[in-house]
Amino acid sequence: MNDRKQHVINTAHQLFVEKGFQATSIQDILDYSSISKGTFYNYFSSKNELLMGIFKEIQKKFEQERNELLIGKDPSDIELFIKQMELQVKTNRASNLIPLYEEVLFLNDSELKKFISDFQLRMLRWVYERFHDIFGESMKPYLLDVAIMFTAIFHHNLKYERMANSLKSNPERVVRYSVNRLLTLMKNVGETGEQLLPPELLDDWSPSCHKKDKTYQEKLTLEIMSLKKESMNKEDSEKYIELLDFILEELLQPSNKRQFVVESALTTLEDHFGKSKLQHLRSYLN
Amino acid sequence: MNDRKQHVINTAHQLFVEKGFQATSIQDILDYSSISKGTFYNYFSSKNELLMGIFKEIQKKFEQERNELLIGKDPSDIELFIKQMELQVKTNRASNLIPLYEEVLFLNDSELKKFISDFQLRMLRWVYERFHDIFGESMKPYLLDVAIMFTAIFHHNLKYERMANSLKSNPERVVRYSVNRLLTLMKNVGETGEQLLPPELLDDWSPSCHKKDKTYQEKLTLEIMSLKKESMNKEDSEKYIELLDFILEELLQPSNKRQFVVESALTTLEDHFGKSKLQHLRSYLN
DNA sequence: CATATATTATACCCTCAGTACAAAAAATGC
DNA sequence: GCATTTTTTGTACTGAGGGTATAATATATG
Repeated sequence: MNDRKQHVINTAHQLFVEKGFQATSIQDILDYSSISKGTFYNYFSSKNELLMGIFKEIQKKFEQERNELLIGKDPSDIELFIKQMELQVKTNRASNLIPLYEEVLFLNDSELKKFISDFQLRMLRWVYERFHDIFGESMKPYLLDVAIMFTAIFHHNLKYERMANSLKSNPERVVRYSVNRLLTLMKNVGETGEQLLPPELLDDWSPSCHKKDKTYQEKLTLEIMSLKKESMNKEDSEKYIELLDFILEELLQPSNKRQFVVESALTTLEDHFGKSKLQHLRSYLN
Repeated sequence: MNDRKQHVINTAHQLFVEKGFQATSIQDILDYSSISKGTFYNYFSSKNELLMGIFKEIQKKFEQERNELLIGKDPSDIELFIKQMELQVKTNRASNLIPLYEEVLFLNDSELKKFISDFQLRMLRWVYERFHDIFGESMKPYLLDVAIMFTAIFHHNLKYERMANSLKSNPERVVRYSVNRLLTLMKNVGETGEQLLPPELLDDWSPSCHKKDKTYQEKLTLEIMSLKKESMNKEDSEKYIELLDFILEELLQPSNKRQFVVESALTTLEDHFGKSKLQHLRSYLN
């Protein structure tokens, strides 16, 4: 990535954190990073896309660091989980993500919303998997419930502890306290056998499972059909129709192993149709 | 209140719930309630004020109903608390408040934000008080912690259970499940003696405590002073200065018993200065 | 019937996201 | 060093949305 572009991303991130996403105008970003509007829209197709870029960057780095903590260690050791939670707090504090996440959920941009809620579900799934490592197969029926409750407790405790101690806030203490509650809850639901939600739900919710979603299928098929219509009677129409059919087929498959082939097909199509017309279709790839 | 005005409020509420606050334009409201822009701004000074009006209306009704459930009953009976939680779910579902609340928290309108976070704190305080009724004085050191965690668990469980069962959602089950977890947590913190946050914090946070806040005092005094300046050398200036002084004195007092007298004084002033100029001052009353 | 109040239509102002495009600047290839 | 391509810039524009101003009209009220 361009140095200049990276600089814009950094500036924008800082502004979003300080003032909030909506309160930061594009003009602000332009002023602070000393570029022109034309250049901005050359880099990013919209303000929303820029935000998504920022999110993706941080998430990637965070998930990598988080998973690196596990390398060569015993995943059932709860101290490791605690370390990972501490890393999460650190990342969130450093880049002040949480308020930004929450803000975006009400932004009337379905793509952005989907992106965020997918991320939250991925986080939940990750907690679930880690609980599986720690508490074992026997607790499986309760792992989703406890993952949901732990996440809730953890975030709320962080919020109020920060409210109480602002500058002297001690996140490590909150992590420890929340994990102790988690242990209590896990023991309790194991004993009473109460289940609120079966863990299989995670599969229905997971992003990769949009493929099972009817509306997803319908929308995707319609999108492809309209693009096919457009390329009819044009030069090389067969070529583009083949590409479109391939993408449709791949995306409807339960397991999408050929992500990169789809990606390249999409790029070819973008060269033909123009990026804007492929925007919708691209959003189906994640 | 005017029939017409009430109709606008109802229409707007419906639109906000369906489309979200930001996604609903004033033009939408005008179209759906068949009034002109002029009339709208005759009723409400802004779109935000309208939203606040809607919130106030629902909150008032809800808190009244919730407290009526206690009349003549034993407040330490946890079944009563469960009934109250069920009422809360019902109210929130019916008027779809929660998403609206969350949206507003990112709206760059400090008045509205304060209003919502005050409400959330009032809810937290209420849960705390009810826990005090139910679990007794001996558990006091842990009541705030558990109130925070219960609220978190409850909301998250509701959210995910609704996500899982959408139409067949069973909120009563969620209430019951969450209260069972609450009992576990309470027992556990009582035994281990772990405390995250001392309950005295509630006093620092409670809205009635803005009086102790320095910036609150300063702003209020400045506001009053500028209004006094404006009424100088005008007709009946003494009268208005007296009213302003009275309001200042009352609002700076730790316990404000004469809420209605202040209210009436404010109304008199509004007739004199015009509503818009007193908007700020009015926001100090809550 | 006259006066006060509420309502309407219309024409504004401002901010902000996003587009269009020609001119200028910078990078690239030979 | 020069020609071509790509990037960047400036400027002007569109359209949506919140909010204001006001003169004309309709509706109450005494």
